Amino acid sequence: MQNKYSEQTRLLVAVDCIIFGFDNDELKLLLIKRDFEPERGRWSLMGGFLQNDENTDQAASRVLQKLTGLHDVYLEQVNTFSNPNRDPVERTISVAYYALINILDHDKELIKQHSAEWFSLTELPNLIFDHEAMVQMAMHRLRYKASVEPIGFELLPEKFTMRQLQKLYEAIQNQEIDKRNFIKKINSLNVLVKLEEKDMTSSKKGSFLYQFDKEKYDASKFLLNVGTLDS
Amino acid sequence: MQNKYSEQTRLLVAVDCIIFGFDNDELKLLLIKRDFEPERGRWSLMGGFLQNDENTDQAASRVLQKLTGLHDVYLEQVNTFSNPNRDPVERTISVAYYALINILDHDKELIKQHSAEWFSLTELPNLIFDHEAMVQMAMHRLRYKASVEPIGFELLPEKFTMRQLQKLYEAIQNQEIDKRNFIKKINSLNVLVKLEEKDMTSSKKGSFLYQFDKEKYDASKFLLNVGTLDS
DNA sequence: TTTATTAAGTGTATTTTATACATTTAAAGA
DNA sequence: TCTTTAAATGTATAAAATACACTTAATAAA
Repeated sequence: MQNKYSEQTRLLVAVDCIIFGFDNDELKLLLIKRDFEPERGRWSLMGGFLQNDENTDQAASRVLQKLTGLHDVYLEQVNTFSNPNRDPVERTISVAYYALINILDHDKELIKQHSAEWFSLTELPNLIFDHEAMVQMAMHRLRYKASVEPIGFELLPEKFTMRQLQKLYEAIQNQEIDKRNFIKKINSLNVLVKLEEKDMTSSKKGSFLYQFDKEKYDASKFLLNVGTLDS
Repeated sequence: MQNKYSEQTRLLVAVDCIIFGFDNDELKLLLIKRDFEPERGRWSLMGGFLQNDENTDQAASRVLQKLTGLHDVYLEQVNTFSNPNRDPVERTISVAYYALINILDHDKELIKQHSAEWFSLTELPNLIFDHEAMVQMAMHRLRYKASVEPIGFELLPEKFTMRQLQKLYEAIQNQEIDKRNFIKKINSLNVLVKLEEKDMTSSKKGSFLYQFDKEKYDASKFLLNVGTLDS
């Protein structure tokens, strides 16, 4: 930082949140319909300006809570976007974060207030500014992260079936996985506890529910390199 | 971004560069000794404020060129640091980038002007502000990147020996690699061209020099998962 | 000219991990 | 009791990672 502080331009700094949820075997994004200028009426990521007493992690957390009512959510910084004209009103740089939430947990009332909606990743509307680039990058980071840590569980309810977990990974990696190989791999990670309980909604036979073993889960660092193919 | 623009605080935005070089079988960082306030006389990353007509990628590139004289350098955004008190003079958020340069290429004169020096990663001095956290994060990213793309070549001279390449990877991963397995792996990637020429400085026998095949190199996406152990 | 020294160069066997693939089972509903 | 549906399960093959030690080329010293 070679130049004197006093001569420099000050800028607006914002955060934007790419909010991932998983529902109906699909990855989804929570988007808001802007009821304010600029770009009123168009779809965008939820965002907010950085405040004086917080860092961007905290800002992202606050913004997320404002929309979903949730705290202690998994959040990870993705990238900072800074093209001079990315915001037409005034130069604003934005730090993008992605969040993973259990789609059933959020506060429906708040969502309604913000005219927010869940969109399937495969059917996203056009987004304002550079928000589509943000989503792209978040998706890449999520893919990477899910291959290195058992991050995916953040997106599932507390109890879930093997098939749900598999579908989640399939959605994240955007490829089909053989179910026998998947189960083999997951079991070798030793982060799941099989419950007595069954989920009876998906089939007549019912399928066993699992929880993750919090301690092992937190400790684990793994490479989930689930291959191609088959059902 | 729900709040009106006009009510928001504007902030200083800077970039800081973690500049990696490779020399003498070691990874090194180029640091500057500050001859300006605050923290005059202490070691820090090279940085600079974001200007009106550039994005942070361009700012990092400019800052890097100012210190090294180099352009078209490999640069990658690492993370944005934003704690309210990270800069004691005035709130400044900083976007950290890491750069990979061939340590022989830089402009010695410019380095001298900035009182900059190369430090072995294992013997870094204390750094100002949150610069040590920046270095840590850059190191992690470099490790990851090097395992996924043949990024390491950016740090070597145009012609290099297998052993140099191996030492580079050992420095990045901070672990020893078996040389036979390493060569096997590298050859399977098919990004190198073996030259007739030998480097005679390292041994009596001399060792063959290699170049990378630019096209194959650019095209390749690989997982270099070089194991543990041995000489 | 012989011998010693030094790092370069090379190949194989073993283990681990990833992949491909099909049948049986449990429960409900007809 | 028969049909339907998704759940559950195991093995053989292929690919990748790992462990490991001797020979070679050149120079320098005796």
